[in-house]
Amino acid sequence: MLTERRATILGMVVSEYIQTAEPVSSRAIVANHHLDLSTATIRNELARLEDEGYITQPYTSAGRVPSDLGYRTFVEVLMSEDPVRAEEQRTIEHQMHQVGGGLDEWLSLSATILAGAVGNVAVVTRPRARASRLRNAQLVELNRDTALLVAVMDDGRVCQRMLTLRAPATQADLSDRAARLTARLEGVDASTVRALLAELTDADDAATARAIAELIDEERSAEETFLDGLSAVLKQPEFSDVDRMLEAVATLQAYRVRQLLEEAVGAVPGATRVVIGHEHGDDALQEWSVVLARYGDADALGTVAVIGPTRMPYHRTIPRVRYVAGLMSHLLHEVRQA
Amino acid sequence: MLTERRATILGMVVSEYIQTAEPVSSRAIVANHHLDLSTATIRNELARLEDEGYITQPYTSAGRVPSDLGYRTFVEVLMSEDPVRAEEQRTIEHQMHQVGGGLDEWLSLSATILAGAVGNVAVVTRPRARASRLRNAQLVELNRDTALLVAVMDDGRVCQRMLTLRAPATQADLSDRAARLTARLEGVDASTVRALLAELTDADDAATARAIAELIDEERSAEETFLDGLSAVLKQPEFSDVDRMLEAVATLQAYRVRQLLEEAVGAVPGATRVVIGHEHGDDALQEWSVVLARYGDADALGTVAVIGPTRMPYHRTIPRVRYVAGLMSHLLHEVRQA
DNA sequence: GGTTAGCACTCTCACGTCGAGAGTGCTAAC
DNA sequence: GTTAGCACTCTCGACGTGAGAGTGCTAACC
Repeated sequence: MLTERRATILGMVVSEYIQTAEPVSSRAIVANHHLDLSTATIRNELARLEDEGYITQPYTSAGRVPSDLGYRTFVEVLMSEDPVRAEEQRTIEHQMHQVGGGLDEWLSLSATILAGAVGNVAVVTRPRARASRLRNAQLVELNRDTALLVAVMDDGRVCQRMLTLRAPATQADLSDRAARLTARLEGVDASTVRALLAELTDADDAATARAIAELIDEERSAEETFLDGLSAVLKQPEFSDVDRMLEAVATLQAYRVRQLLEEAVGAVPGATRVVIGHEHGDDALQEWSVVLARYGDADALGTVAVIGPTRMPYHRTIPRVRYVAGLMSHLLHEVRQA
Repeated sequence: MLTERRATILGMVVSEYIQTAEPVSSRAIVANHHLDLSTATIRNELARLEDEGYITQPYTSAGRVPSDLGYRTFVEVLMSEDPVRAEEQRTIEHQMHQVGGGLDEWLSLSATILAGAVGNVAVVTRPRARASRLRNAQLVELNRDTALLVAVMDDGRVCQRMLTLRAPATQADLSDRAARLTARLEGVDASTVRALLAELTDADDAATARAIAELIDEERSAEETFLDGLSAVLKQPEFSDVDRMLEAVATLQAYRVRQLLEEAVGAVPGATRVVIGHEHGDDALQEWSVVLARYGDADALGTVAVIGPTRMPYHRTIPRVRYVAGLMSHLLHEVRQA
C-alpha cells in the first residue's frame, strides 16, 4: 500500500532523478526538501517503495532510480503540471506566425518549436483524413505531352503528380479539363471517383481522374513526419556512451518512430497520452517514453508527440504537447473549414 | 619532388587508410602489395613523404595517416575511379522509379539512394532558378474569407500560401481571378510582377499578385535540403567517442551543411568538385570532406553532395555523385521542358 | 510502534602503474 | 641505393588500489 508519506517521498525521488539523472540517495532527499525525518527513516521507506516496485537500485547500495511504475504513478497522481505561461504562449505563437506558408511549413515549424520548448525530440505527423476528398484539381503544362496535376484536398493537403498525356494539349485544354473534372469530382471520395471512371470516354480524362483517386488515398500523407530536436536529446546523460547514442540515432531515424506513434491510435483530440518505457511492446524502445496528443477533428487527425528517455520532464512536456496540439487543431480548422 | 615510386607508395597509404582507418605501417604496405622492397626502404620513403607534407604521424613511431594534401594528390592523380557498373545503375534507376510523385519526392529519394550507395551523408538541394517565373496560379476556397494560393513555377516548384480575402468570394470568383492573373503574370519574373501591381485596382487581385511575387523569389527554395545517411556516417570509427559524435550530429543538422554547400557556387553541371578538410574555411569542418556536383541547366541549378570524414572512399563516391547528379539533370529536364 | 544514531559492508569509479606490442629511425653492412 | 638489426618511443589495455558514496541492519530511544 502506498501511504501518503511514501507517495511524497516517491514524488521527490522521481523529480530529483528527472532533474539530476543521478540515482537519488536518502541524504539528497532530506537535504533538498526539509522533511522532519532522518535519512534512516527515509531509507526504510525507500526499501518499502522498492519492494512495491516503484523504484530500483542500479546496484546494491547505490541511490534509487524510478521504475516505469514509478514514473507512471508520478505522472498520474503525484506530479503537478508546469503550465505554459502567457509569456511562453506568446513566444510560441509569435514563432508560429513567422512563416506564412502552407500546412507543411506549419508542421515542420511546430516540431522545431516544440523540440526547443521541451529539450527532446518532437514529431508532428501530417493530419490524415479518414477519407479525404478532392476540393480542386489543376493541370499545368510542362511540355507537349507531360502535365503536372496539382490537387488540393479538403484536409488542406496539396498533392502533385506528373502525367504523361496520350493526346498533346495546350494549357487552355488542360485548364478546361481540370475545370470539368473538378466540377465532377469535387467532394467525392476515392472509391466514388473510381466508380465514375467508366463514364469518362476520353483517355486522358480517365488517366487524370485515376491519378486523382490515387492521390486521394495515398498512404504517404500518414507516413510523413516532421521531426526535430535530435541533437538536443543526444546531450542527455543517458546517451553518454557511444553505443547508446548510435542506437538512439538509429531508433529515431524513421522506422521506429512510426511504431511509437501507433500508440496514438484511439486517442481523442484534446487529451494527452503518455506511454512509458515497457508499456509499449518493442524491445528496442523500452527506455523511451512518448507524450502524444492528437489534433484535428473527426475528419482529419494528426499527432503531435515528444519522444525522449523515460527520465523526461513530464510536468513540462505534457502541457506543452497539449498546447501545441491545440494550436495545430486551430490552424487546421482554419484551413479545412469550407 | 614526388618520384614515381613515392607516388605509388602514397597511393597505397591512402587507400589502405581509407579502408582500415588505422595508421598505415611500412610492414602493412609490403604485406598487402608485393613490392620488391623491404620495410626499411619503405620507411625511408615514408619519411620523405612526411617531409613533403603528404602524410603525418599521429605520434612518434605510429603508422602514417594521409594529410589533406595527401588526399588531394590521391584524388587528382593517383586514384582510379570505381565506376558505377550497369548492375548498380539499374538498381538505382529502379529505386528512383518506385515513386511516382513530384520533384520533392525525387529529391528526397535520391538523397536516400546516394547515402546508401556511398555509406555517408548525402544532401540534395532543391534546384533554384536563377530567376524563376510563374507558370500557373490557382486559388482554392478554404472558407468565406480565406483562400489557398497554389503557384506552379517554371522550374517545377509548387508553392502554396494562405490568403485572407478582403471581399468574400466563391470558388468561381477565385478561379476566375486565378485565370486572369495567370494570363497576365505567366512567364514574368518577380520584379516585373511588382511593377504591374499598380495596374491592379482590385485589392484582392493586388494581394494575390503580391503573394505570387513573394513566392517567386522565396529564398526557401534554396535553403531546403534533403539529407539522409546520418546513422551510417556515425558508425565510422572517427566518431567512436561521444564528443566527436555529438559534434558530428550538430554539424550535419542544418546550419553548417549550408556552408559546406556554398562551395558549390561556381561549379558547372556535369563536373564533380571535391573539397577536402582545411580547404574550406570554417574551423568546425576541417575534418570533413564534401564531394559535390551541380545538376540542372543554366536556368535552374541544384546540388547533389556527399559529406563525410576526410577519410572517405573518394574513388567510389565521386562517380556515384556524378551519376546521381546526371540522373537528376535528366529528371529536371523532363519537368522543366516547356 | 515508529524513529534514529551508529557502524560495518558493498559497490563504483578515478587514478596510477606496468608490461606487451607495434612501429619507427638510425646505423652499419651489402 | 637497399636492407638487416636493434634500440628507442609511444599507446593501450589489464590490473590493483583506495577514496567515497550509500546502503542495510542493529540497538537504543521516544
